Amino acid sequence: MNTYAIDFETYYDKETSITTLGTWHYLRHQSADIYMVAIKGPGVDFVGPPKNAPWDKIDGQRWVAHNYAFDGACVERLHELGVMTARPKEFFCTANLAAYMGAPRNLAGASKQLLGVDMSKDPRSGMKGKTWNEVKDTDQGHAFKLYAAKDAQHCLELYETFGNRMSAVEKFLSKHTVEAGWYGINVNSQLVDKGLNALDWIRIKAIEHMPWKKDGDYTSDVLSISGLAKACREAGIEVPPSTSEDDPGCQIWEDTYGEKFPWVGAMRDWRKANMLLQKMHVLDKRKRPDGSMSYGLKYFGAHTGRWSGDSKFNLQNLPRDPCFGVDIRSCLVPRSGKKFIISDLSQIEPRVLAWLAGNTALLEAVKNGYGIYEAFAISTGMWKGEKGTFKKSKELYALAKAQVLGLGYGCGAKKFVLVSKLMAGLNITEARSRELVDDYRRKNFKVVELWGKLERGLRESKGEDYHVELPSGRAQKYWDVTPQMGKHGRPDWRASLELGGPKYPLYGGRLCENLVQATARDVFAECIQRLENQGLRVLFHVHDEVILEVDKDVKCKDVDHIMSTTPEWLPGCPIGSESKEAECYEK
DNA sequence: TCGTAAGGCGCC
DNA sequence: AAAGGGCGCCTTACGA
Repeated sequence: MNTYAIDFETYYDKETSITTLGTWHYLRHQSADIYMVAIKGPGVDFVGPPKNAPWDKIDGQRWVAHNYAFDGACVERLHELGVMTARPKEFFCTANLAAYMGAPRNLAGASKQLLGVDMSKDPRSGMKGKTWNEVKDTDQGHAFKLYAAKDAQHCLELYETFGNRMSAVEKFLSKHTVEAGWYGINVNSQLVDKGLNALDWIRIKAIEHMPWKKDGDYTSDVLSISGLAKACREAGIEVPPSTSEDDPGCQIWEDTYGEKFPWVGAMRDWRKANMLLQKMHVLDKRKRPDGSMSYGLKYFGAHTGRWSGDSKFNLQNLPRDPCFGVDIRSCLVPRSGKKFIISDLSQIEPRVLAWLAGNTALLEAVKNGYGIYEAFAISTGMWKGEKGTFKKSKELYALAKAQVLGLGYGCGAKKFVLVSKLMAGLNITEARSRELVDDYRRKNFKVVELWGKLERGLRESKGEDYHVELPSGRAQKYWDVTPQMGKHGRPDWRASLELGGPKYPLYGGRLCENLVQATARDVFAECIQRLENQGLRVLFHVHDEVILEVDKDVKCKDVDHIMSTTPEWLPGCPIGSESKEAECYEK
């Protein structure tokens, strides 16, 4: 099989853009035009209009593109338009490959970091708002053709040089991520319409409480700090230090003045309603004729390998709870005749941490059916009792929960006061916090040793890259480790998380957190593959949660069985899941 | 008129 | 010595 790089060039302007419309609607927009394709590979070196391309020469071969999500969508569109009928045997995404390698996802950055070639400043930006007919016989047109050919060349080189670095499961996931996005999610339009109206009203009511707002203008200066400050001065009251819910200073301001001057609360209401409104708007605008909406998800969007959101509608941070009576998750529904099964891995990160640290006592307790906080309490000797009864010891339970969730990655006493409050509702003094932190570190010395081991590894990599091998065989990468003089004359250890990217201070706790997140991601990644291999459609996924769109006869226990499989590279680590059926996406 | 930084906030 | 981390996107502010 031969490999051919293909790169489409399309018309775009401010209105006609992927960010505004989403890829599907963009390619079907009135002014859309796929006017050029560059193809490079054995015996083919073509740049020109898609209708003239030598498709017959590359039919049934391997195609690679730098952004399968886009170029693959162009292929689909050209099929619809009857411009081409050729199809690849397989389609490989070099943007996903670049991300997997730890390089920038964009082609210029990837080529620079991985191939060492500097690309000239993006001639594509010069094409904004220009049709191909306008420029095709000009210098700009000729230059643009060369540029497109170069893009295809670099794409091909990326594949040829690094394509074999991805394991089978990673190749599968790269493809699956893109294609699941195209398949998309069915949308309940009636709920969306209702939500849009409700939220619009909330925004209007909120603005009525903002004296700095002029009548009739509902969109600008709503969150203006200077507007708020001016109003406060005119009312002869203090200006709040911030408008954040989490800022104690702001809370005091609200307690003092909030009732008489409900301004900060109104800003917060507006912000929350607006956030939801914008998302609902995307749901509305991106709906396809069949009632579904495609979505974007970035394979390897985070340096730990986790997926990240994309293109205005981020599936990974939809509010869990209804806000102003509007529940955005419930707008995502199964296609007719199907149902959702939502399944998530149970406490995957604490379990993985225990495995990595070699805390077999905790893992054994979990295997024997104890809950993770219970197991932690037993393994550290803070509690002993009947299975499943630990929750009754409310204070101890909250304590164990806070320690498990908050102290595995080096959190100190000061921070733990806040973290324990947030995670377990604890209310402790700093002195008590100090005790708890010390207690955790003493009893979980293996975790502390892991921090130390990772930090030593980092320091020993001075002047080089630091690759932490993951149990799966993949590696967590830190580029170009450099000590930098910090305060008090002690060095701050820094490295890039992305090849050629900015450097961040690193330390044992943080390296440990990355290692755990990356390992948990690998466990989850194999779940996705197993589910699909069993014919269960993974509609989308959120870090440790899959949303399956399946036939009505599929049972939760079958899903749990597939999810709860310990990878062969993580022997002895209990993997569990919780699944439920649903008629819409829900927490 | 643009791009970017910062504050704020949503999720795991 | 001590340090939770990983994202994306809304708005406003600000500078080129």
